[in-house]
Order: sequence, then structure tokens, then C-alpha cells
Amino acid sequence: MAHEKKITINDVALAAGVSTSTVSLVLSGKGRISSATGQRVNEAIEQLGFVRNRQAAALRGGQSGVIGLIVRDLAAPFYAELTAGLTEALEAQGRMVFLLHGGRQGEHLLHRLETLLNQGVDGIIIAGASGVDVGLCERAAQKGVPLLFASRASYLDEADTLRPDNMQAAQMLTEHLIRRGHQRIAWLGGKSSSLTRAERVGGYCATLLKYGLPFHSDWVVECDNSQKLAAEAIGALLRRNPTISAVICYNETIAMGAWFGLLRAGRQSGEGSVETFFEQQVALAAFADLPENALDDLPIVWAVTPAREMGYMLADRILQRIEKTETPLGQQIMSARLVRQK
Amino acid sequence: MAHEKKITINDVALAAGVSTSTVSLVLSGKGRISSATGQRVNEAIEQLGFVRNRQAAALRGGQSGVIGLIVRDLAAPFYAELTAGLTEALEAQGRMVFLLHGGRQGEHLLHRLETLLNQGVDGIIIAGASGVDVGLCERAAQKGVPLLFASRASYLDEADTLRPDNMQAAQMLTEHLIRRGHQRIAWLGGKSSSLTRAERVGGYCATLLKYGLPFHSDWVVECDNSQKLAAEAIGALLRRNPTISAVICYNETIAMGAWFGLLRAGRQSGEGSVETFFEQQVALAAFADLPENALDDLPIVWAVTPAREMGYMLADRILQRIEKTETPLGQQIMSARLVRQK
DNA sequence: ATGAAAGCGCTAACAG
DNA sequence: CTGTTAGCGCTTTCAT
Repeated sequence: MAHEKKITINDVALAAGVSTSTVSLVLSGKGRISSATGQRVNEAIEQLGFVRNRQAAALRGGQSGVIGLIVRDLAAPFYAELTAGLTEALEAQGRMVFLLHGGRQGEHLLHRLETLLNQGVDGIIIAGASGVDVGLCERAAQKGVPLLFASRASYLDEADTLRPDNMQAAQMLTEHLIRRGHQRIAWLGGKSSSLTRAERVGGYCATLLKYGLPFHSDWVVECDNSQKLAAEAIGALLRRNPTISAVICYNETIAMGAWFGLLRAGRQSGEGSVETFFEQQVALAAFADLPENALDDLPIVWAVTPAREMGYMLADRILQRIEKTETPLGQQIMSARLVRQK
Repeated sequence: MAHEKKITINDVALAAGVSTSTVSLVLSGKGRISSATGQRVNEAIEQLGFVRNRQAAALRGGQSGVIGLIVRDLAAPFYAELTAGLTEALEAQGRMVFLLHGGRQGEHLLHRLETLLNQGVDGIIIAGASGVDVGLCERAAQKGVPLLFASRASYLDEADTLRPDNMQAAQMLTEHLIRRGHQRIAWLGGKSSSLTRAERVGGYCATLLKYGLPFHSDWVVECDNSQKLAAEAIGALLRRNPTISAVICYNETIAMGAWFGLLRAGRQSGEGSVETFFEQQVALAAFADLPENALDDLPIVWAVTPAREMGYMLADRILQRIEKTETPLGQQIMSARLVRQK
């Protein structure tokens, strides 16, 4: 392999007949350089096809142009979208992303953070951490590196955080059903240990009460994340409480399962009237992470978390934190969007 | 912000009572270091919580420990899984991943490559590029940086490539149906311009012929990627050709749509017998990217592309190329797995 | 087996 | 406005 000779600012300086520091100044646009010199330097850069070596820059103390991203689970659509959005936005700003995957464990997290810190990243984003110890924030603060969290619920109170507005999403969904005339609205799916679910159920419950509608704790059904189980659960629920006219589902899987369950329940009865009842009378609403165009085929109302835009916002926010040294920390929330069948 | 002092190999050297070069040697395991010294150095490292600064190492000429990854579309499950697998495997080897997103355009690709090269990455993986010009490979070769492609079909003939075995997957699916007694097997979905589809249809067709079964070009139906359209298409197909007993679907969306279509077709007829016929007699098979556990609820046989394992393989392969300077280029294919309802 | 010294490419004082 | 200079943290000959 014929390793090509690298062109450095020295070569550029030589070609432009200036010193290296002048080139550096032009590159970073800092010093007050005469436009004539700037011109000449830029021409030389162009001609030689010079690209600044960020490693060296970072080593010396400048910015590396790199943001570290620790993602809990890339294979989950929510995080994939978020990562896509973040990467896109950051690249548009001429920056790059260091990707670390699987940020479950606290201990590992600290080590990962350390790794990123030592790579000289300009900022760090942790997506999907739950129960973060303050050590992380302190460590980053010590190093003077902005640290930002993105999560699905409000785990972190003292850190700079972006998260979806789960309550708002649930309120929106519930209110939509109520406006459509539903009064007896049940909840299906999620594990009660989930904080995200707690927030959503909270919004659902609050909205019911706000409209003076009944809230029955046995209309809130826990369910593992499986279509099959959801189908069974909704069948049982409706058999026990035939007056329920709408069900809010915790996510896409539950919603699909619920829909199958309605079909099946209608069919099992063997009676046309009941079949019609279930299919036409029970409305389905659900939360979703997927981009909207994937959802347009089922008669379900969705509250979609705009994961990609969360990525954009994260990019904005981290850049802000990097540029302006003293940006106040804070919680930022992202509203969901209502998506109905076309 | 109180920027903490960084611990460098100097600190380690001081603490261990050796010179910096000794520490460096221990770190890279190169020089012949006495086990006693090695011990002492490692203790010091441990105690001080030292983490080696890769940037400096890379700058000086060592390895950066970083692999560049350019992904076409992170939000697509296939690439998300692949990226997850790759990142996981690479991290396990103490390496990191530079993520660039959106590698559609050739021109941008070259620029992105240049960016990565200038970050001092040890290797580059491009996932999802189609129609790559040779310039990329040459450029990487000039710099002595291994370049690896991952794609969904065999676009690239001269490069080091990993891709799924689309023909094998289609053969497997078709053969499975034939073994189950199906003789009249149709194809639904995909656009005829897709190379992936071409390879799959090829496998399907070849297997039919191999078993002496009929291949009708009008049993191969193109279809946009929408559940609704797929449902309509399968209805029309079966109406035109009522003897078809199995349908192979191009992907998950098509398969779901086809399934709905079968349900609907059965229902529309209003006759129990026809309903039973469609539901019980028409077998559905399909290609899928999703991890297996998401697929267990529908009576569909899946050929799943093991995207995550492709990520692992990519990691292996790039590391191999990095370590052993002269690894022959080559095409590597990844077989699909058959997944049936439990 | 280990240490001394010379940079990698760049930036940031400080001079001029 | 621009040049000089001194490193950032690490690896790597070359001595010892």
C-alpha cells in the first residue's frame, strides 16, 4: 500500500507564504487576518486539498468536533430514530458522533463516560439511562464537558435532560377519545414498574377525572409486550366489562394485538351482531415510536413520539452548551403528535 | 468549571517509578517487559484510573482504536440491528465507532470517507452503499486504511463485502412451502428495480423449477411497501388465481398486509367455507429483518436475515484486516434463518 | 529490559 | 496583523 504523504498546515503555510499560526487562525476564523492573506491561505488549502487533522487540534486543546453518544438500545425504533436525527443534525454542523451502545449498567456507564472523556469529545449525550448517579455529571463537569441526557421518562432531576411529554401524550389521546363520545375508556399494556407507563397512565387518569368520567383501577390492565397476550387480555377485559367502548394501548405491539383480539373476539362469538359490536364500537388508541407513515393502515389513533426531532433538539442543545459555556441546566420536554388514519 | 488535571502516562510512570516509554510498552504489550515491572505499572494504572488517550496515540502513529461506520439509513431495522451488533462487538474489543449517517450519494460518500480518514480511523465500514465508485477503495488503499462494505445485495464486485444470501433465503422459504405440500406458490411485493428483490425472486424461481413446479410470471406481483396495497394485491391475485395455495411476501409490511387481505377476503365473501379456505389453505411466507421474537404471533413462516450477526462478522472482518495487513479481499455471504410460529 | 529524546499536526500565548 | 515558540499525550527508535 502506497501511503500517501499527508498535507499539513505546514505545507499550506509554505504554499501560501505565511506561517503555520496564520493558517491555523484562518482555519478557526479567530485572529483578525487580512482578507488578502485569508484569501491566499484558502486558495492554498483548496489547491492542496488540505483537511485539518482534528485529532491534533483536540490534543492541543482545541475542539475535537466530536460528540459522544451512549445509547441504551439501538435496535429499539425510538433510539434508532433519535440517533439518526442526532447524527444527521450534528453532521450538518460539521461534527461527528462517537457511538457507544448499551448503556444499561451504572458502573459501565461511568467507565464509558471516562472513555469518551479521554477521547477528547466536546460533549456527551446519554440516551436511555435510568437511575444515573450524580458521579457521571460531576465527572463531566470536572472535565468541563457538557453532559446531556435523553430518556423516555423523568428519571433525572438534576441533570440537563430531554424527554417526551408522556402525560401530555396520554392526555391528548384520552381527550381525543372523549371528544369522540367515549366515556368508558380502558387501558391495556405495560408493566406497572415502568416509569414511562406511570406517567402515561397518570395523564390518562387525570384526563378522565377532569371530564368527570369514571376511573376503574381494574380497567387498567398490565400486559407483557406480546401481541398474543394483548389479544387475550383485551378479550378478557371486554368480556368482564362489556360496556367499555375504547381502549388505550401502551405501544404498537399491544395495539396490534388488541386489534387482533377484537377481530377474534368478534369471530368467536359466531354472531354477526357481536362481531359488529366489537369491531365498530370499540375504539383503539395507542402510543407509538414509529415514524408516522408506517401506521396508516389500522383504524387506530396514535400518539407518536417524535424521536427524530428529539435527536435534532439534542444536537441543538449540546452545541449550545458547548459554545456558550454557561447555559443553565434544565429539563426539556417533547410533545407527542396525534396521528389518525387517513 | 474546575477542569481536573488529566492523568497521563507520565503520572503513571512517576507512580510506578519507571519511564514513560516503559508504560507505553506495557500498554501496547509490545516490548519485552519484565513481569515485575509490568505488574507495578498496571497497578499504578489501576490506582490512578488512567485511560490512554487514543488521540495522542493516533497522532504519533499508533492506532486510534476507532472504526468509522457510514450507514445508509439507521432508522431501518436492518441497519439498526447491524449497527448495534457491530458496535457491541467492537466495544468488546476495546474499540470505538465513529458513526456517520446517510450514505446515499456517491459524492458525499467520498467526502465522508475523507473526513473519517482524517480522523485517523483504523478502518472504515460502509453499510448500505449502492453503486460505489472505485475511487473510494483507492483512496482508502492509499491511506492504508481497510475499507469494508455491507449491503443487502451484491452491488460491489471488487470490494471486500458482506451481504445476506438472498437467493439462499428465497430457496429456503420456497423449499419449505414445497415440503409442506404447496405446489402453486405466488410472490408478492417489492419493486422490480430492486436488486435484493431480483435475487430473492431468482431463488424462488430456481427452486420452483428445480422441483418441476410451475412458474407463472403473473404470479409474481409487484407492490409498493404498504399494508393496504398488499392487502388489496393479494385479494386480487387470489381472485384471479384461486388455485394458489401459498404466497411469499417480500417483507414484514407486505406480509402483514397480505394477512389482513386474507382475513378480509374471507370475510367479504360472507360464506364460512370461503373464509376457512383462505385462512387455512393459503400459507404465507415472508422475508424479515426483525429479531425473531417480534414475529411469533402470526401464522407466517419467516426467513430472517441475521442483521446483528452481520454486525459481529463485520467487526471480526475489519479487525482482521487491520491486524493482518495482507488479508485477501472477498465477498462473504450471510445465510438467513427459517423461523416458524411456536 | 529500560530510559532519553524526538516528534506526530495543531493551537495559543506572546512577541514583533 | 502575523511570526515564533512551546507544548498537548503518546509512540518509537536508539542508546544504555
